[in-house]
Formats: sequence, C-alpha cells, structure tokens
Amino acid sequence: MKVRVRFAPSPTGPLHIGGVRTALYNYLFAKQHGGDMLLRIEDTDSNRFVPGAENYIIEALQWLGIGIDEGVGVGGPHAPYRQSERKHLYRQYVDQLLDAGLAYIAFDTPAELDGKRAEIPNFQYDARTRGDMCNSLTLPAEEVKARIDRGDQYVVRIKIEPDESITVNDLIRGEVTINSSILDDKVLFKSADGLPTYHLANVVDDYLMEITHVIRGEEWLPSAPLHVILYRYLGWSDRMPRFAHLPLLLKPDGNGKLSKRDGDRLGFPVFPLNWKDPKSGETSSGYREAGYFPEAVVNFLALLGWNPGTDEEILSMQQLIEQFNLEKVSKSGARFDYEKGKWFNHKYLQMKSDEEVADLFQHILVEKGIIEDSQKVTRIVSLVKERANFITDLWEQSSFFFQAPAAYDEKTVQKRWKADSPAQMQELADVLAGIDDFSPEHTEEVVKAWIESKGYGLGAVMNAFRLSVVGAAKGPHMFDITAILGKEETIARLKRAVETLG
RNA sequence: GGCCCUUUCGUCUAUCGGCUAGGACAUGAGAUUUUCAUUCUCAGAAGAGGGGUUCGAUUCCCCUAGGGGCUACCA
Repeated sequence: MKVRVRFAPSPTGPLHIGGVRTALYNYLFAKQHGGDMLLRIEDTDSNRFVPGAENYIIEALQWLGIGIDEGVGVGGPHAPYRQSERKHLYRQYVDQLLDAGLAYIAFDTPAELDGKRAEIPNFQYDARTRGDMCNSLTLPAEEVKARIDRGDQYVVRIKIEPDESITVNDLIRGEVTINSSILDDKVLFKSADGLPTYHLANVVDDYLMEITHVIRGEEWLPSAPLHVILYRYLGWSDRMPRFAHLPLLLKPDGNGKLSKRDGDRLGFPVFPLNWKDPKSGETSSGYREAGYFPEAVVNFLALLGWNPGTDEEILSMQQLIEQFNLEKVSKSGARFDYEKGKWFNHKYLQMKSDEEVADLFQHILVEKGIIEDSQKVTRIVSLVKERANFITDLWEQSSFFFQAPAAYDEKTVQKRWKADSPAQMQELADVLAGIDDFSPEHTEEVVKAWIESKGYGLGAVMNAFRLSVVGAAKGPHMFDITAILGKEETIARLKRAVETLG
C-alpha cells in the first residue's frame, strides 16, 4: 500500500517551529517510502481562525523545501482539503454513530457543565455521570425530538464503554494501553458552529484521504485511544493508520514546552518566517528573515529528536530522506538549543561558493546604498566568509572595505595608538605612495623592508596601520585589505587617522 | 488532583546485556596570527535514586523521584 501522510495544522497563527519539525518528519517519512505528503487545514474552530495563517503555512513549507503532493494550495483527488469546506461530509458519520447507539445527543449547556465541574471534583462526562445529565440517554425519545424541533442547541457525544482495554500501537513508543474508563464522552459535533470537533474530523478525513501513517506531536497521545475507538465505532479498524507521536520541543531553559514568548525573551526566532499579527500588529521574527538558510533549519530541526546513528551531522534533505527512521526518533522531549542552530548555519554558509555568498551579500549592500561590482564583492567575501554565521554578519566583518571608518574604536586607540604612531603612519603613507604594484605580496615585502630598515616594531606599526585603515582591531590580513582598497584610499585613510588621532 | 509518556555529559544524542560510556554544540586551555576572528590540538563534563533478574547491567523488570503532555462545544 502506498504510504500517505498528512500535515494537518490549524490556521490559528504562524506555524510554530515544533510544527515545522512535525511537517518535516512527515515529509521525510513519506519521501523515503515513495509516498505522498498531504496538507490539510484543520479549521474547525471558527473562533480561533486567523486570516493569513494558512498562506503563512504554505509559504513556510515552500521556503523550507517541504513539498506538498496533495492538499490545500495544490489540490488533489480528495479535495477540498480545508475542513471548513468539508462541513457537509461529517454529519453522515455522526448520524451513523447515533443510529448505532455509539453516540448520543446532549443538551447540557456550557454553563451547566461549568457548574458541574465546580461542584464535583474531577467531574468528567462519562459512563458514571451521563445518567445524571440532560441527554438522549436520560430523556424520553419524544422530549428529545421536541427539544430538537424547538431548536434547542445540542452536541453529539461519543458513548465510551467503560472498563475496556484500549491499545494504541505507536511506532515510536510501542504499545500504549489504557482503560477506557479514564476517557470521557468527548463532543464529536459542536452546537455552536455546526462543525465537528478535531477528533471526529481528523478520523473521518484521515480515513477518506486514505492516510496510512499519522505522525503528530506527543500532545495527541492522550487522545489517541479515543481515535482508536472512533475507527472501531465507524467500522474502519482494518484501515486504521499507524500512529507515531513525536516528542515535544522544550524551552532552552526552565520548564515547559517551547513557546512564542521564549523567542522574544531569549532573542531567537521560533517561527520559520516573520509574522505580523493582524490584530495586535506586533511582529514575530522568523528564521528566514534572521538570515538562516532553509537547508540549515531543516538539518538542525531534523536532528532535534532524531539522529541517523552515525557521527554525521551535516545532512542534506536527500540524505535525511534516505536515512530517516521513525524508530530512531527519541521518546523524550528535546530542549531547543539555539547555539547549535547557529553552528549549522555557519557550516552551510562555508559550504557555499564565494560567488553564491557574494550574490546574497549584494542585497544587503544595495539596501545600504552601496553599488560594487560582483568580482570585488566576491574577493571580499572570500576573505571574511569563514568568520560569519549569517549573510548579515558579512557586513559587520567587511564594512570597512566599503566605507572609511567613521570613528576609531576607543579601546583599540588606547592600546595600539602610541606616541610615535602619527609619525610612523605619515611615513608609511609616503612609503606606500612609492609603490606601483599594490598586490598583497609586493606591498607586504616593501612595507616590511621599510619597517626593518627603520628598526620599528613590526607589531606596533601593523597595529596602528590596521587601526587607521579599519578603525578597529579586526579584519583579515592587512595587505589583502590594502590590495582591495587600493593605494589612494589606503593612503587617504592613513592621513585621516593621523589628523584625527593626532 | 487524575491519567499517559519520559529519564546517558550544561545541551542534542550514540550504545539495542560485556564500557577504558563515543560524537557534536557550548565551555576552558594551548598552538597559529601584525588585530579580531577562523582553524587546529587538548581538557573537563553523564548513565536520577533504590530494589530485583543475570556470570555480568546504562541496556530487562518493579518502586520512588525529576521532567513533559493531556485533562474544553481548542486544535
């Protein structure tokens, strides 16, 4: 049977990085088995619908290279893939359960239920309590009919038989068995908007869409037995998908799972793309805008909770697809380690050619109003690339190639600008003026010969030289810098430093 | 509170009964260097605790403790 998996997010906001990992694992599993990856939008909660969230999800998956074979945005034989548009499909299954006596109608209002919960500790709507509630099991049939005809609001609840062993076979955790008495009679069909709840919609759609493997977050493990019962009640046990519940992503520090606030608090993105909340107008930062390569994010996320069992850590999407294995997914939650994420990006940046990096860097230069030919930018990139984690770091590492220092780093001035520095730099400017071949090798030879002949300290001269040209104690080899800047600019900077620093 | 899942270095993890417990990130030290980085080398750093099973337990079982999740007419 062809493997078919689905990623089924709720459009309640930007896709969380944990959701991205769930999507990625689904994708890796599907592609490894030559199967299909579906995208289904689970928008059965009309109250929590957020405009723009669906497009965000699609764009994020695209950016990351997580391809969708079927679903929202691409269509397919089981369309529509948005649950709000499948509304008409669910009612018949609810009726089927009702007719079979496997579900019942309940009239209790939310307020009445709240009352019960306040009154009875650990109240649960189940086999023990449903006899005391207002439903089609306790009311005479005529009254139920009368209430419905009158237009009373009602929900449909599943009727869980108590004291049965329910086993969920999980690909990551093995067999998980619970007693059905701990389950409650979950609402299958809501009165408020006439839509099914997640549980029903999910099971019906997975069945209709011929899903073979349900790979989702661990937060669904407690309701998995309910889903198993639903498959049984609907007569679909033989086509029930295999389950795999993924460990959650945890906060880098402290307790609990990773949340949006952690990103703000610790200063790193928890979303793939920037997101502007349509209501509050506040913006949350994304990995793309923070300068990450999608390959780095994918690689980093793939290894958070899974590893191939080898020492290899840099893995392309293709390698991940080949090596991925659900059974090797860890069982416990993984703390999110942003530092390692940066390291992955550094690695991917180093793997790119200077030309490619220069092209990307050009966008930043253009934004700053700097127009420079690509050959020169490529040369600069080759000198500073290894110092950068992100394309955006390149500017900090190389701005002095494009702009003369506007100020001189104070600490460096104190440490490197000595009493005889002005005279030496003035002298150095004259020496440089006499050089015709300004290549790094030749310039270095001449300058070093001059330093030696004068008996100056090599370090003292070079440090002051660097300060004058760069403005700080940083940067690549001095003569690589001067070669790119050219004779005129180098001399001009030396003279300015002498004037400014005195 | 109840229920379920889980537990190896600070972090992500390897080990599927034989271990001097391996790798990576981070940290520290050293080397290289005209600066800052990079790079390289080295170092420190772990099997939650207690019971079993076994010739032998990190590995299997039980208990306790810690962590996580769920407990809505949300997903």
